[in-house]
Amino acid sequence: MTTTPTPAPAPAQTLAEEIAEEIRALIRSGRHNPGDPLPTEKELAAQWRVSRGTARSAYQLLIDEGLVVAQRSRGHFVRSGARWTPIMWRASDPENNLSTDDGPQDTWARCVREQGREPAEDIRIEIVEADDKARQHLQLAGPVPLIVRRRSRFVDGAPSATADSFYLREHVQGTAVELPSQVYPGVYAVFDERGLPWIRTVDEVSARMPTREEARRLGIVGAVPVLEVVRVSYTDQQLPVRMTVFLKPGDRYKAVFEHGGESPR
Amino acid sequence: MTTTPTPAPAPAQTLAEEIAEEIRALIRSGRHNPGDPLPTEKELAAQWRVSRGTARSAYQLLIDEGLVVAQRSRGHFVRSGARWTPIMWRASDPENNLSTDDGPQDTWARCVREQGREPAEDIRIEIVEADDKARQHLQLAGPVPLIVRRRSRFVDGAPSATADSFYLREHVQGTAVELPSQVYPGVYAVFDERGLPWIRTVDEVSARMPTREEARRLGIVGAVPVLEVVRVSYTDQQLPVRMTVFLKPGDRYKAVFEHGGESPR
DNA sequence: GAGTGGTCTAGACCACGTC
DNA sequence: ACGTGGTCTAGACCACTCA
Repeated sequence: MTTTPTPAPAPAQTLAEEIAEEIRALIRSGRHNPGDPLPTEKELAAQWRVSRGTARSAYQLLIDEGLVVAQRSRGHFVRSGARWTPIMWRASDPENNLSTDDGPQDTWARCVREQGREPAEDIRIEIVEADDKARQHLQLAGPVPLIVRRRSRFVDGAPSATADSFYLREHVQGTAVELPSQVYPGVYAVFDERGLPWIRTVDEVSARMPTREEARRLGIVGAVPVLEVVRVSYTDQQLPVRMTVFLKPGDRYKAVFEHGGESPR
Repeated sequence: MTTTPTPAPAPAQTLAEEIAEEIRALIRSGRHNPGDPLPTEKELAAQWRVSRGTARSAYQLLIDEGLVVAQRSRGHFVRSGARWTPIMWRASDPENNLSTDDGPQDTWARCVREQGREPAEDIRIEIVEADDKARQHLQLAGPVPLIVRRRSRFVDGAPSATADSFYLREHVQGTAVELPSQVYPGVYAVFDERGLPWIRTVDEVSARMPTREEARRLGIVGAVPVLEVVRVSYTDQQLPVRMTVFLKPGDRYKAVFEHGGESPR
């Protein structure tokens, strides 16, 4: 294969892009398999008679695409598991579990398990002042302390999603909701008992780039956006009693919403 | 309870991040206003006694965040219009308009107009072979020709979203659906007349980076992801009669899904 | 201790917009 | 003609991993 003698007529392709293109082809064709080590930056620079910075730029392009991962002091590797089937999260399934039959498994855990993978959860409880977002969605006037259940979720042992739920203290004080463990049979049962069952849910869905901290918590590498779902649950009095912020890496999740099914108005 | 293995020993902030942080603060505080020119790379490098590459890296961080835009040969500028209120798209509103009272306005146009902005639409009709995605969602066996209504949507004159609907030829042949103009009172009425009203909708929502072509069509600048909604409409016989792919820039839209409201099962 | 990626430096040339 | 950002070079030091 002859490389072009660089007449550089029209393509306007940079050197780094050209190098990235060749590595991309090697990966897609199967010459490099997931987990395989790739040439070091120095080797790549030598092969292409290019400076290390340019070789680095080429790798950065592939990292942003999610094809390659860099490991400090070890090298660059073809990313494994990059082409996993995304997890379908049936976001519109009702969250009003009352029976203890199927345990404290919420929709997320059920969806993960149904797809033959192993869900796990790490729960932390915090008390925070309501920020703007919480005040708006929970219709609070001033700075009110809220109970937060921060759940870091794992699939097959790897960080996979987060779900942070915000509650008014008066609604959950003295209940299992403010303990860092699973709630049996579910948080809905606690609210139902207190005469505050929610009957309506509004989800605001957006796509954005994660902050650095979020990327760390979600195990995101490369330029992968997150799907953010802000869910507010209302009682029949239109009282918002819970706000949950779900974060899912865009390359590993799809959210499924089903509607209609009832007769058209 | 296992605590995190990395308790964040030190911020380990790079020089470029430090510079970016200061510029970010200047923008947020209003010292730099949208459209304002920022220091040239050379100036920034001199101010911070840093190489031009490092100053460049700082700007690149802000560009990725969508706070700054670079214009070749001109300089860097505070991005304008970056802080527009996102358009709330009530994605779970029913699409079964039968009356001609409110015209051919679908949910998207209504949402845009309610928020005091001006929607417009550009419609192209194509006939394509069903690709994998279409075959899967429309439950097709082989390569079937499909009628596609490609709609490029504009808000206040600027490219803002796309919505491409795929139909079986046998369902829409000879109807207004295969003409590149608005359908009165709506596509639902056509299907209703033919005995194929849809009663159920399933949306698959994902977040991803746009392709180059999509970014162009949506007027996306910077590292902004898109919200993709693949909507399939089913008749009461569970027959999928339409697939629509919605693309919305993540920085300009939120999708709102409402569920529950009926009694819990 | 050798080698790696992460960061930074101080130069250079280019295409392009503005003056 | 000049200044800008976009790209590239050839070095350097560091923290870290691995043998």
